[in-house]
Amino acid sequence: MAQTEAERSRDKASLAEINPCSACAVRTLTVCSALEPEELRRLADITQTQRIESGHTVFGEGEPADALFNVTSGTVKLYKLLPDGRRQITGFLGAGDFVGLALNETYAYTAETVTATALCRFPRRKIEGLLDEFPRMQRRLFSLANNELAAAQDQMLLLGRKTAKEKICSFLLLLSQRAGRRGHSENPIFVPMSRADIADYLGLTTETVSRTITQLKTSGVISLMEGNKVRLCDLDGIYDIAEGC
Amino acid sequence: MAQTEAERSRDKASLAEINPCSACAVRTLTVCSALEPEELRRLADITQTQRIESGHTVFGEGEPADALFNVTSGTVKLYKLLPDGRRQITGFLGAGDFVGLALNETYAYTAETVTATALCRFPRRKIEGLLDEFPRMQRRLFSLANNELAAAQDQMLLLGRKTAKEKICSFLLLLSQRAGRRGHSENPIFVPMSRADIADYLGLTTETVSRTITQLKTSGVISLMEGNKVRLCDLDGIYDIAEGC
DNA sequence: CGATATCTTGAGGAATCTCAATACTAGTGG
DNA sequence: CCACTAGTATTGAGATTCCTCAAGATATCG
Repeated sequence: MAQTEAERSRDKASLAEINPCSACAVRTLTVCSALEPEELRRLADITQTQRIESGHTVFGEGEPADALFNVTSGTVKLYKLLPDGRRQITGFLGAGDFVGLALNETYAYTAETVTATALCRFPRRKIEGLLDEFPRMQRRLFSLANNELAAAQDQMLLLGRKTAKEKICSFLLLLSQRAGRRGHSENPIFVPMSRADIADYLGLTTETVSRTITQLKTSGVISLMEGNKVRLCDLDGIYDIAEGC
Repeated sequence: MAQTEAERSRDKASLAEINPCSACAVRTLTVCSALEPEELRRLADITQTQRIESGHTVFGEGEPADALFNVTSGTVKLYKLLPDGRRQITGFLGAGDFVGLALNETYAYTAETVTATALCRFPRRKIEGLLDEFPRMQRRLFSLANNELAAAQDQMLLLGRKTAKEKICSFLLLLSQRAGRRGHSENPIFVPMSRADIADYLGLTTETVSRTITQLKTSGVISLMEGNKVRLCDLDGIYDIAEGC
């Protein structure tokens, strides 16, 4: 029995060694879903895995774009800076998300870890070769790019036209929906990012984020819990606020 | 002589009839560049051309996404609305631009003409078939989606972190660069959109757009000309303002 | 040339920002 | 285990940008 388990464990480990991608926990979420075993094997051949502590840079804006990444755990933020230091976070990425779309010669933004993060790293040249070889992969990546684009358009509406309260509620709903998609808790949601990060994502200041959260807390639609968790007490109310109803 | 010209004209017309795409003036700008004659012919087979007057809707947010479009002349705006009517324009498209990226079941935004516009219409099912058949086309479309994504990220930085003056200057530079790419005048630039459209693109009000333009005019960095043209008198100055220097 | 829409300008107000002080939290070392 | 520190979050007061409302000027179109 103990032996069986040890064997099973060894088999899994050796399988992972031969093809870590086939044992990947987030495969269904990402570009790697819908790949055939052969494609997956080829992808595994070019994949390097990487662990990064929180608060570290994965790559910087303007650096040569040598690689793409897939987040397998943790949270990463992407941001652009103005010369005087004003910052706009263009997205938070979690397990299954792809980093490096907008494949250009240089990275158009900085990627920095919000929590400890595990990544798969794909050298760019090699993955471009695979894309030519496997249209299915390209198709999948194109589809991801389209989703990103739709999300970016939603974010433009938020940044250009929503009030602080609407922005915060939209943000909480986004986190909730994404947690659901990953099989995590949708309702007490885990919010790993700082007020400053939230502010730079929503086009606000930390003070306004803090005040608005206090206001939502006071009016009873959310409550703050231990460990950076937020309970969405009145989901319908939050939804109405987010949409400006 | 007159005969020769008539002949030439007739030949061109008949060529266009056989394969309008190969005679297309904006082909080099768009997804249709880098296609082989065979691919171009197949694309032409599924293409319908369409002319729309200014101020008309090409498609509406939420409608089934039956087709993609390529703008061949004129300007189109894409926008999303909040329930109370607040509007965010997510992009202005011109000759060579592709409409309908973010290929989902329904359109995520409304597309409306700003000026009289000519479009190529590609039924969605048919173009999806072509994409499977011709990886080159898919590659090209993927690359366009990536450019859009990079532009969307720039726009998020603008909406979230730039002042009204910086927004207007960024917008003028964007128009200038795009005009240049299309072989139009980069310096007295043609600005076909209304103040309200500019406002909804930049996350401002018409009044603020108007005031800011007046201010730029008064300080001598731009001047307004006949026919909705704007001269960028101090290009370096405009660039510095746009980047917040 | 009149009607209508668009643009500009003004005055006052509101949302959000800035600056500043205080409270909280988590990690560190005694 | 507690005190200390550094970072982060909250709260307050005042300033500022931009918005709202309103009126007048200009442009557009039949």
